[in-house]
Amino acid sequence: MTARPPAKLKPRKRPVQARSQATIEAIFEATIQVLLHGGARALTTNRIAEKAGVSVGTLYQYFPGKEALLYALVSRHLDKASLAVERACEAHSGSSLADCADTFVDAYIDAKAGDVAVSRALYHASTELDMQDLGAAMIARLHQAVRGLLEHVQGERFESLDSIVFSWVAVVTGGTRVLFEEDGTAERLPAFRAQLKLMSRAYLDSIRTSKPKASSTPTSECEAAEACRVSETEC
Amino acid sequence: MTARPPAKLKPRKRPVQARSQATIEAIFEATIQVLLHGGARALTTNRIAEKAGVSVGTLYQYFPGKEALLYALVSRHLDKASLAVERACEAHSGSSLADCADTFVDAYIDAKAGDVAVSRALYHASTELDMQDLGAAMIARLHQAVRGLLEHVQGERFESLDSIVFSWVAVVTGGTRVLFEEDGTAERLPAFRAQLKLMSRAYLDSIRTSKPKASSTPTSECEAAEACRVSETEC
Amino acid sequence: MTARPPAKLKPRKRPVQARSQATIEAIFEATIQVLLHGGARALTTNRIAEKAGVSVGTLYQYFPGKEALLYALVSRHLDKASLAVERACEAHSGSSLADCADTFVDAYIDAKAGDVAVSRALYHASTELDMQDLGAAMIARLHQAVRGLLEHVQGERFESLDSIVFSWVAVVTGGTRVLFEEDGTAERLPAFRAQLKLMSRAYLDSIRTSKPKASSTPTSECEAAEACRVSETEC
Amino acid sequence: MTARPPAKLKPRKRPVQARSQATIEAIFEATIQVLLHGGARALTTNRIAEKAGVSVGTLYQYFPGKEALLYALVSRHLDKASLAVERACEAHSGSSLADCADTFVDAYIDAKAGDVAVSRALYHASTELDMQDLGAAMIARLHQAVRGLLEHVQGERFESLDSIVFSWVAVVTGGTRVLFEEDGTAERLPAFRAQLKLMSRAYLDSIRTSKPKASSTPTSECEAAEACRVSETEC
DNA sequence: AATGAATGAGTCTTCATTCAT
DNA sequence: CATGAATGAAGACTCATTCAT
Repeated sequence: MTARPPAKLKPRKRPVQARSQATIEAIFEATIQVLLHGGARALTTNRIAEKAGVSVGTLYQYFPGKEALLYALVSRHLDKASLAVERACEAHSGSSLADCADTFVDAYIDAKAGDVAVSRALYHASTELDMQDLGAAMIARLHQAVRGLLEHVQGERFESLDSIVFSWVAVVTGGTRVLFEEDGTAERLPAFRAQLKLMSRAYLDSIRTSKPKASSTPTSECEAAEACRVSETEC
Repeated sequence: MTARPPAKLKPRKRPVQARSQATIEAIFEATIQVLLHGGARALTTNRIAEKAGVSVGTLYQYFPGKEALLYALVSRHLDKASLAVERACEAHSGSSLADCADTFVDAYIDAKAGDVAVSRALYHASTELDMQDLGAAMIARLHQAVRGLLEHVQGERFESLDSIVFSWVAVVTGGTRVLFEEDGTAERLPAFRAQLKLMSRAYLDSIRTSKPKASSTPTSECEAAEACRVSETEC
Repeated sequence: MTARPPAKLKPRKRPVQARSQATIEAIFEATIQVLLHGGARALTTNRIAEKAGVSVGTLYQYFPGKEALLYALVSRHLDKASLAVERACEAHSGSSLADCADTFVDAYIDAKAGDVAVSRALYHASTELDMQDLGAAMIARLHQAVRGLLEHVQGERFESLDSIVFSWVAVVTGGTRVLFEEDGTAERLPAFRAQLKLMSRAYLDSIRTSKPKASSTPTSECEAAEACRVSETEC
Repeated sequence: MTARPPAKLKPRKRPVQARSQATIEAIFEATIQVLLHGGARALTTNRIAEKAGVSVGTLYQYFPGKEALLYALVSRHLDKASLAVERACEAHSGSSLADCADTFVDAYIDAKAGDVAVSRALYHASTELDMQDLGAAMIARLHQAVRGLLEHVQGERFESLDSIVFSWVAVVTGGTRVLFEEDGTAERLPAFRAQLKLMSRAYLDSIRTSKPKASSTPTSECEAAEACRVSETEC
């Protein structure tokens, strides 16, 4: 379920011909390059066209405006990432809880880690625009995928799945974003990934309704259980 | 440890007189209002001045430029939030693990929840600028505070505290940001807060080195333990 | 040897097409008109563009800024004048001393007299800017040309040619400038020209190392006397 | 005969009190300092006031505007220089032709050389303003003084004195200005001064109506030769 | 008299967008 | 279809000048 381009952001032409497709690709690539090199401030249509080796006029032949171009670009990126996560989630449907936790964490980080710089650049650029719907659409797809994942965890059930899904996705995506904005992203990435898995496992484990092994221990008055109550109260 | 304004972002005048102080406050307030109403695109110095009821010239008497104004504003906000978290962490030094987890989560969310709209607006506005040092400074303060908190958790010790602190802070701040960017922040906030606490407790509990009660159970080969090994391998 | 535009003063576009060339010419002409009409105070980019019949944007497409425009304009003018003087000096290489004196004086005054008003206007305008290198470059060219002239005066030699060249050039250019700044330039020009020739002849004659004829002829038919007649004729 | 301040350029207050006089002096000095330090671009009333240690308001208490301030300052400078030249010319009334030539050259250069930087700065600053009358007034005074000088040269008479005076003054003042605008003014000054004297002597000698000694003496100890020696000594 | 905060018209400059060629 | 010259509204910032305190 991809977001529908709101009115003025719809691309102008269908790239039927191969040449057109190549032009569009060049424009996309140029946009990223300019963004990477000079930041959002330097992102002008003229510069993009120049970098792409076409004239401004050509750019406007394919996109009704700068925003539409950015919209399409961001859309493509988010789409790719969303798809990757969806695939991974589907592939691991029915796995163990720990495996599911790892699956989402890995899939999301991998999807984003491919081009940290580009992600960050696009994020900054999109800030100026009105593309919250795009972000929302991606979040929605992630929710859907994660919900599917958790619904089929081997032998587990979760209550108030909505909150769980929302929070987990928020934490994974938000945490990753913080990591990517930080200096030294590359060095920190492995440790962060590991901790995020630990956290996800511990979290999901602590909130599962059925507790096969834990039930054998009388120490069920663990921190997690207490926390559960808190949660129920507050929700 | 606040970040030092880098050269061109230093305020111009010391507001010695009461009138000046009021003017500056009006400018700050107007900036927020404009940001809230029209977004980053509409944030022009002329509009700010008009909303503040002063002339542009006055604005430029106190700030060398638009960026400096935003810098000061963001700085103030982050400062306030950082301080709140620091205070809370110090106040709960020596508490139980669960209490510590809750402390940070509550402190951070409360610090931000006070003015969600403002936070979001400022965040978007600051994107255009070069204020990564400000964000970094705040992150550093949070790290410091959280590290202090975890070092004095009653009867617990953590290894590789660096990664833990970084990851936890990233997850809490990033997750909160995602929540605040979403539509329907208000409705989701209570559930998210609860889940975040659960997650934090479960996470910290699962990675603590000493496990007083858990040691009594032979079922210590829990998920968390396994996760620990994973963490050690991957780091 | 023209001065190289220092970084920010380099023109932006090469006027490849005829239309562009015409536009640039219009901008130059408009600049001069505005300068002539309103002085340096009235010289704003908007006014120039308006007078040129183009939009400001167009102006900025060819010049990176107001200073660059002025730089190019002044450069062009000085270039033309320098070239005229150089040509004249070369054409009279090997002439008599009196002829050489007249040559430089005439060449310089003629080069400047063509558009007194423009020269004055440009001079005033350039004052605000950092174009000392342009002036220096022209002076250097004049020095070179005059030195060549004096080195090949028929049957004469000069010592400490450096000081002589510098002083003579300074006096001719400076004196002419004073004349052009004065009210009633036109009426005064012929007399000034004659006196400047007299002065130059007398000066060069008095400092030549070899004095072939002066010693042999007791008659007063010296250069000065001849020059006097010239002066009387021209006045 | 000093130029009368045209309307809006008249100083506002009579500096009757000593304190006022000191304030004005401070403002003048500050103006020069700012001009020297930052050029005409940096010359703002606020900066002047700050440098002078007074408030802008005070500045406007003594001068009706920025132009008036500059006008007064330039006026003072030109006045001083004019006076110096007038005194020197009067003192040498009745001297020999060579002495008269030297007198004016030395007097003018000395008057300007005292503060080359200030002269240059003031000249640049005055360009923006409408102070041609000031310059004209000074020129007029110089003309008057030089005319008096030449009218009483021992045993000489000049015809068409107007043109002679105008040209000689133009050449001396203009040449000196060129020298002062050049880099390396200081090093070039002595040689230039000597050459300017040589030129002036040769010029005046060549145009004198009566030539008493030149015909009677076959020796080459003409004025020019003497001047040559001077030049060699001074260089 | 002195102060200095406030003013606001006026500058330079940018950049998304159009359209004649 | 492509081009790129032209557009002009809009924004950041300056600075001479005023006036309430």
